[in-house]
This record gives sequence, structure tokens and C-alpha cells, in this order.
Amino acid sequence: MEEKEISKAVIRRLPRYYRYLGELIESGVERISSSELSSRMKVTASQIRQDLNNFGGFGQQGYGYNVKFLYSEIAKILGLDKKHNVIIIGAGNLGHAIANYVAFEKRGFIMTALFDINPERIGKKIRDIEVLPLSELEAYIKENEVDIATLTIPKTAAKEVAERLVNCGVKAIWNFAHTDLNLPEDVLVENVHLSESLMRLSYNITSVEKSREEQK
Amino acid sequence: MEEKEISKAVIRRLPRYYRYLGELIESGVERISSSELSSRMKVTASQIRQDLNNFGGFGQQGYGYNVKFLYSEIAKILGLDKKHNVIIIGAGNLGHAIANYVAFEKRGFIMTALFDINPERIGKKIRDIEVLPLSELEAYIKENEVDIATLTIPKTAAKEVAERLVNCGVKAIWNFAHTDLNLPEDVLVENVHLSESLMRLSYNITSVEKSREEQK
DNA sequence: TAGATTGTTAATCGATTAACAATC
DNA sequence: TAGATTGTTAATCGATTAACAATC
Repeated sequence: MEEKEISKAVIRRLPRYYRYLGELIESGVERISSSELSSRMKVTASQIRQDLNNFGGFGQQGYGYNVKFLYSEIAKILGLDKKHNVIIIGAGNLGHAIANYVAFEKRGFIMTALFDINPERIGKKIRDIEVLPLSELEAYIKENEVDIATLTIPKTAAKEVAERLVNCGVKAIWNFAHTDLNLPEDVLVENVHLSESLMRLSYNITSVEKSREEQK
Repeated sequence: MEEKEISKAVIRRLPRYYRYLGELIESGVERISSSELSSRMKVTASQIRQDLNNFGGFGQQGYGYNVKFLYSEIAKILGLDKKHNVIIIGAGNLGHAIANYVAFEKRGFIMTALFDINPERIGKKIRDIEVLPLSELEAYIKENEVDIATLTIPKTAAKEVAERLVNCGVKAIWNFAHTDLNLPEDVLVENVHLSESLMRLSYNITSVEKSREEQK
């Protein structure tokens, strides 16, 4: 009913609020004002209050925000109160790194299987997650619930595999391949383009150098 | 002299233009109009022209843009025409993945060394990049030019190592640790927070589910 | 109650899109 | 020359910040 349509900018900031609140809990802080959080996170207090109020009034006038309560509310908003089964296509180093990262499980992301085409990798286990042959992808998805498919394969294979996933009904893809996947609108794609990230850093290095030269 | 101050939004899009232009070159396209590129990239033609004109007039009225020329101009803007020496702190799976990704070298990012504290990893080689003990970090940086330091270590170690890097004069950090580094203003930090990316995907999954429920 | 701080409206700022004159 | 398409200005849209009344 209340369709306010949350902007991407707000969503981009939510996980960061969540992370800071988690740290506050660890250090035993029970309540926090938007201005105190503002100085820690280096964003304006106004923005914090605006962002949070997109989802409801989590604070209390004169008091601020209860850290634990706000933390759990943001968890709900982000869907971290639900389990998500995640498969990983591509059991190379990057696939390994993600499968090994146990903190994901804590947030409800359960890594259930890896897939690869390399016979040497098939059958091996990472933690207790088995590496299956890519040829069994469809059969696996038919028998197991898959909420998120992670693509850690070269870009040459990515588009084809993505289509196979979509044909099996997978609705969310975490894409590490260096390419855009052109998929139907109802399929959610979250891209992690490492090379683009590195180029942005390179851009900033370059523009600092240029402005230093100009000062001479 | 001409300090227009390019917005972050523009910089975020530049590597994507670069990628598409690279693909166009590969498929033999010699020239392209902003509207043709617009339909491929799913951004407005107006935005493409605005973005590019921040850096100069690369096109020609009535013709469009020469693909190879524009590609090489964007490369220059991104600093890809210069070599950047990159070290990697943390020779785990993620560090391995990055060290193994040869496409970075093509763009001028030369991986020169890995560092780790785990004795089992020290001395090993990835391609021909050696894994050195973290204790030698300072000595290495003194003797070798390091343009970018990559942090692929747990967040507990990240802040301390980042400070060591800054003390040695490193001016750019590519940070994969799940934490913010609070460093001096003149140190450039590019964050890759994988868990935040996964949470954004989870948010979108959740909000699709919610809107489906509301429709009932 | 007085002080603190939120929730929310209004003002500002910046980014995107539209339009069109310039020009190849 | 006529047609196409850029470069650029102006209009619109959206996001951020400021301000303050509501209220704990």
C-alpha cells in the first residue's frame, strides 16, 4: 500500500549503517543520536534521519536511537532475518574466497553448492560445500531452492550461464564477471566489477597527479 | 587551470564507457553515435554527451565518435596509459584471485608482490609474483615504487596495516576489508565491500517479495 | 518542567534530461 | 547543400541539507 519507492542512494547507504551499528553493539553502546552517528560515519545527521524515516520512525525525540533495536530493524529491511541459499558458479580463487567467507552465513546467506567445468575441481569440498559439475546445474536447481546465484566465471561464459540460470527460475544474480548481463526485468542483478573499481582508483590517482603538476 | 571538478557520478560511469568501447572495437565498429551507444548501454544519449564533454569534445557533428579514438582518450583520462605498480596484502583466496587476474596487467596495473603473515604461504609464487612476509613491507616499499596497495586481509588487521602503508608514503589503497579505513585526506581509498553488495541484492529480493505479497 | 533530539517540511544544491543552435 | 549529430545551454527532476515544530 505505501509505495514510496526508495531511492538507490538510500539503499546503497543502508548496509553501511548496519555495519556501524554492529560495531556500536560490539563496543557496548546502547543508544546513539543521529548527530553522534553522523560524526562517526562522516555523513550529515540530517541524511541519517531522512534515510531511516523512509522505513519508519525508529528513534525517539530527546533520546536518539536504541542501537540494538535499530540494528535489528535494518536487518529486517535488508532481508537479513531470512535465510538465502546461495550457489557459486566458478570454483576458482574468487569462488573459493566467497565460499570461505563465513561471515556471510551469519547474515543468513547459506552457501549450498559450487559448480565448475574443470574436472580437477569437481568433487572437492570447500568447508563442506561440494564442487559439482556445471552440467548438473539445472538438475540441482530443480531439486534445491536457490535464492542467489553467484557468477565467478570469465566473462566469455557468463552470459550463457546467466541465461541457463534464468531458465531454471533463478531470480537473483550476484555477478562478478566483467560484463553486463542482459536479462529479463524481473531478474535482479547486482554487479561487482572489480576492474571498474580499480579504474576509478586509477582515475583519482591520475587527477591528483595532474593537479599537482598544474600547481608548479 | 581548468578546474571544473568532475562529479563522482561521472567517474563511476567512465569505466563502463571504456568497457563498451572496447567491445565495439573487438566487433569491428569504427564509429558510433551517442544515441546508438545510448541504446546499447541503456543510458540517455544526453548523458553520454554531457559526461564526455566534461573532458573535451571527442566527437564530430554529423559523424559521431570514432570508437578507437574515444577509447584511447578515456584510457588517458582513467590513467590507463601509465603503469601502476600494485602490491597485495593478504595472499588468501581473494589475494590470489586478484594476483591471477591477468587482464589487470593489460590495463597497466602491474602486480609486483604479495604479503602475508602465514609462514606456509610465504615464499610461494603466484604466476611469478612472490609472497613476502608482512614484516618486510616497509623495507619493500622503500626500495620499490608502489602506487597502489590492495588490502585483502580480515578487517581486524586492516586498519593497522593501512596505517603502516600510509607511514611508508603509499597514497592509494584498494580496500577489500569489511571496514572503513580512517586515513589522512591525501590518501585515496577505493572500497570494495562485498558484504554490502550482497546485502543490497538481498534488499532487492526482499522488496520484490513484499510487493508481491501486497498484491494479493 | 527544561533539554535534547527526532520526524518532517521547506530550501538548496546538484545531476539528469530536453532542446536546439552550431557545424561537420 | 541537406542531413546528421555533436556540444552546450536551459529546464526538470531528484537528492541532500537546513530548519524547526513536535514530543519524549
